[in-house]
Amino acid sequence: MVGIEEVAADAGVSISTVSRALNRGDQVAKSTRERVEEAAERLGYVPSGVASSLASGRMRNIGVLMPEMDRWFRSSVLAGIASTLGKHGYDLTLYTFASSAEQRRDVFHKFLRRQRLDGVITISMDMSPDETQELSRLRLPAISVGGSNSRRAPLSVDDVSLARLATEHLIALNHRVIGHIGGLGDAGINCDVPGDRQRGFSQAMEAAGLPAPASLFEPAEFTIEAGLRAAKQLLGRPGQRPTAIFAACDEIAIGAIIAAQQLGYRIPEDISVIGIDGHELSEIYALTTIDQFPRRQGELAANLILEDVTASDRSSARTEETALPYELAVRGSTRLLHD
Amino acid sequence: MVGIEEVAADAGVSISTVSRALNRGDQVAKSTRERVEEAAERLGYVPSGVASSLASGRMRNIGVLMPEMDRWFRSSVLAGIASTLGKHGYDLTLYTFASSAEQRRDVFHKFLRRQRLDGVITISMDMSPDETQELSRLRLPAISVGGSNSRRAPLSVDDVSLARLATEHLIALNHRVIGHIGGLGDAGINCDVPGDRQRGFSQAMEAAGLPAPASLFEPAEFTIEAGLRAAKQLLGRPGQRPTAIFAACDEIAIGAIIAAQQLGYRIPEDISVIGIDGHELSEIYALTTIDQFPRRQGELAANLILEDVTASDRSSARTEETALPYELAVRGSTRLLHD
DNA sequence: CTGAAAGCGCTAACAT
DNA sequence: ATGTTAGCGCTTTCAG
Repeated sequence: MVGIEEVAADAGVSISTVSRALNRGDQVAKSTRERVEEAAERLGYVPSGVASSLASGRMRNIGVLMPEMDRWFRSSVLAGIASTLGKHGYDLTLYTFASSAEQRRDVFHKFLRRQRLDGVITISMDMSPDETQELSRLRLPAISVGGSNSRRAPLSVDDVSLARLATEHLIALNHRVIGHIGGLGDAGINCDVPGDRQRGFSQAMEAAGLPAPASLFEPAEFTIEAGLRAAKQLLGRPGQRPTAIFAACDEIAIGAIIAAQQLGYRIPEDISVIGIDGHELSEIYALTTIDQFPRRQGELAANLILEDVTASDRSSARTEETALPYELAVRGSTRLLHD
Repeated sequence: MVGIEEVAADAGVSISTVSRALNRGDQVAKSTRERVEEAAERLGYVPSGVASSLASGRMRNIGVLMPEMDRWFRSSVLAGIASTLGKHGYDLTLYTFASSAEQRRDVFHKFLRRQRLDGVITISMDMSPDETQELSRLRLPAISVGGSNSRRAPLSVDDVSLARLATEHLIALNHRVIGHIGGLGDAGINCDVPGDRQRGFSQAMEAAGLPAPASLFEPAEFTIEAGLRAAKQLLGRPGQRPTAIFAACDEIAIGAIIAAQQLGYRIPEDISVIGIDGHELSEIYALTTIDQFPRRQGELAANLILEDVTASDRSSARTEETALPYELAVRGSTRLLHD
């Protein structure tokens, strides 16, 4: 591997000039800089990451913390982050917790303390007070995506509003008996997004003067499979059958559509279904949903963390929430109910 | 941040003893080691990653290269890698190419040259000669998952055999008119897995003396959406209708099932469908498939690269292919054809 | 505008 | 078994 000395020798300057020319470009005569750049290019010189990090204190590396990538939302956010960081010359170090408490502890108490990171992005993570404190002690810029409970510059849509909007869409289509599937999340992850969405549902129903009895709610985690099972429960149960279902996320909604079809219901003739997220499969199922552009959320998060990292004045750490765009995408799974 | 000197002072030893006690443990009196460990633990000391990397040449960091995470197979492999590396105290640096040739070039010519990695795992990537050469020059252990063309210790199932097995399953069920959907892949990724699977299909058909006319093949990329469209073509086309479909992957198979249902066909009464991969959705669709345990492939790849990295004798770099397990999972989407 | 020199925080010979 | 010392390859004052 060619080092800075060879470049210096080739360009006929000292190593400090090479460093300056390549890193800042200022305070270097244009002609010198060009000579250095040419030499570096020709020799294929790339500064050693660890050496320059040790000397400068900058790591050019952002850590991403998330609980498994098994949900489409999370891997979409990750993709957005990866692409943006790469564009800016930053590495992305990925930490996931395969539901192992020990691994999770290690990440916070070992990996993050190795001082390899300039900043941290967390995706749909509920952090314990202990973890939050750990993160603070590191004095690293941090920002969280997907969820709304963190005290460190959360970046998230207002899940309550989102759920209210979805429910109101159904109400506006004349539906009066509306079921909800969702509400379940693992401890330590997802920032009570399920709870927020359930609350949004309740609020909208109440505001419209509609009842939301327990019989019209079925708990489910955020997967297609759980949605499938829950919808069968909801639709198979004796008693009042809903004319519409608000699913807490698109995975659940898709599961519900499959379940309904298996039971012989037609969508949307017999039952309307709406979800939240903008899942890649939603188009195939003609699912009406609220798109929240997760990939763009990742890009935004990456850009914000880079801003924080490069901000000379460190006190300016963002602390307010950033409102994120979302958009009702009306497709074929919801329709007007004629009474 | 507490450094090695503070630990040394606290334990009443020199910094080199601290380093030894924590890193290797050998050549240190047991009592001393315990005192050092206790001090380190109490002070919350974690060695600076960059400093120890610079001094030792070990990065404790593996790079993972892959073309976007938009396929289930790839993110499953990644999850397996992440979990295994974490368990062994290694960081995982993620590089993706969002179909941008420039970004891809940067990864090979800038990021990888920063000497931050101990090894590289590539997931379903076709590397150009230029890229392969770049990788060789780095003299890093490398291993590739998903695909079979790399010359560096590929780790993959034999896709031709896999496809033959799938096709033979259909033939064994009396099917004679079998369609194939697949064969399409982006340039630079996927190592011609689509091609291999198509060849496996042709081989099996030929071996059984069955015709495989062009009208029974429909090209598609590896997504549900593409499978949906392709299946509609295949089934809507005038001429002989297949009684069974071999889809090159589960996403395509699921798309085909949805398409068939939309056209009014029943699965498996009217049409049998088989896929490959073991996708998480395959159970929901009762899809018969060949599971290739991608998560375990990731775990295996990680373990192998760690072996290579820690192998004292560097010449022992693995070069032979490792055969991977796969398993026919018969579910409800295929059935015997009664003539 | 450029060069010399002092680290960055640790590991690894080399001594003892 | 432990301490001393010389780097690892850069960045960044500090002088010129």
